Amino acid sequence: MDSVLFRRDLTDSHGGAGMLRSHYIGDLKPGMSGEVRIAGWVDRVKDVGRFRFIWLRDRSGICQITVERGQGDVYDVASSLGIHDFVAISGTVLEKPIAKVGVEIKPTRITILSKSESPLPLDVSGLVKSGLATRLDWRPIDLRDPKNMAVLKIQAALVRGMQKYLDSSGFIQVFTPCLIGAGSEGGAELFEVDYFGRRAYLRQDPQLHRQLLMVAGLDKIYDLGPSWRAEPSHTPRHLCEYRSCAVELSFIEDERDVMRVEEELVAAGIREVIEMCESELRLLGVELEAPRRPFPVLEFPKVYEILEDLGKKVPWGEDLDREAEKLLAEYVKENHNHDFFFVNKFPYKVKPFYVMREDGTEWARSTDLIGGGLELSSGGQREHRYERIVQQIREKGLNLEDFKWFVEHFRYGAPPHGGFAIGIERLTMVILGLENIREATPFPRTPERLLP
RNA sequence: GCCCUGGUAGUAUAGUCCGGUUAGUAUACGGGCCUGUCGAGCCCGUGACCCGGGUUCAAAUCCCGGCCAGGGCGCCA
Repeated sequence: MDSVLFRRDLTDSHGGAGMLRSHYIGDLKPGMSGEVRIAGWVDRVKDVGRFRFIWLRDRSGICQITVERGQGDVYDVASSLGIHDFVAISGTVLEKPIAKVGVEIKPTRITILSKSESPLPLDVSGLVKSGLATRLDWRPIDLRDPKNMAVLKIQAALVRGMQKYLDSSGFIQVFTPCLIGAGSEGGAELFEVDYFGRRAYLRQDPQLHRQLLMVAGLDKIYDLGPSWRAEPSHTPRHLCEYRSCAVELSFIEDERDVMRVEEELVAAGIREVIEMCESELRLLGVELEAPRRPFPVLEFPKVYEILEDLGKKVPWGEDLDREAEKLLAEYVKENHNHDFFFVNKFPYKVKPFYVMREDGTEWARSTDLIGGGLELSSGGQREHRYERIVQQIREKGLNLEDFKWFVEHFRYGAPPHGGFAIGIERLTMVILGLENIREATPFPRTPERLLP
């Protein structure tokens, strides 16, 4: 199946009068009767002998327009076309197996609606790949490349699949605030905003507000939205602004209920991509498989032993570093043949105050999802008992006053609950094997880049 | 926040160590040839040393600062 949703949801069947086109280019089939009208960007022009070939592209595909010398005005207009001009064309669809692009159009009229200057400021031939910086400076043109656009189409399907799963499983979509009055953990890495003369911040995670909605009794929710990190990270896997699919659910037995939802969510997103984005995946040369469930789970303190066997010494009670993360991913791939896995029972001392501690131990019911060797989410069971939360805030050396707005609500009956937030761009990056997360978002925000 | 590497035509690069010819190549772009191109091919042409300061007879090249880019670590999604 081709990527129907990307076309038919907008097919111009609703009239046509006044619309520039009667068809998406990708929907053209040999043998279509009568005249079709298409519009798009000139992808390529080539003169050979008495022919002038023009490739026309819209988001659905590419077709070839062939004009012969002697076609009068049409040939003249065709001769003046340049790369990336935006044009509307009327013509008939011919069956020409000789045209590798697919179908061929014999035009009766060509109208130039917008000329493109040339040469373009980045490579569009595909022969001399422009650097990422140049591409991002000229992102709208960069995204005209079907491969680059495919990433965004796939991401849309991924999120849609996840939403379908959540909606059909009784999760309620909510929108929690992006502007907050205080961080979730003290917050050195928050962007500050002037809020009518008061200090406000862009959220780094919708975490605490989701928990308050559990206190409210919404029971199962998700929040799809942006988060910001003011960390000046220069890596291929960090953005200062990213989106997450943040899920929270109550009435759980323990953190394992959370992990079950999370792995189903990821699998559902990937299944949607496989089903709906066959041509986009082919374009990117990605062979995607729905991950087997359940995902493998590694638990602390066993993780230390595994790492030591792999020749990596992580001191007892310490967090995983980047190398450890990658080693564990290799270990899981080798022993479980899986690209995704959970790490559970992180040391309590390296996790924030709101996590639930496993009774009488130094471990927390705190889980990370790792995919493709990269941390995709953090989550687990949260502490829902008022006294414990207060105690843990003290243990972490935080100022209780700063968290009163959150904690006080737990004095009036809170259900056991847990959740997680999956980074959308990171998940996209991992399933497509992208080298840089900036390719997984149309207009990335990094420490130096704020435009376009 | 720390560390490493880089910035040369529209794009992507060679040249930089070891200062000194007309700054080379590919691609894009413009012109020409070619009776079906599809990374077509062939010929001709236009076009560049990030910014500021310093050293020197002389700087793309060496030194300092800035800005930007890519990456590693930290932190995280």
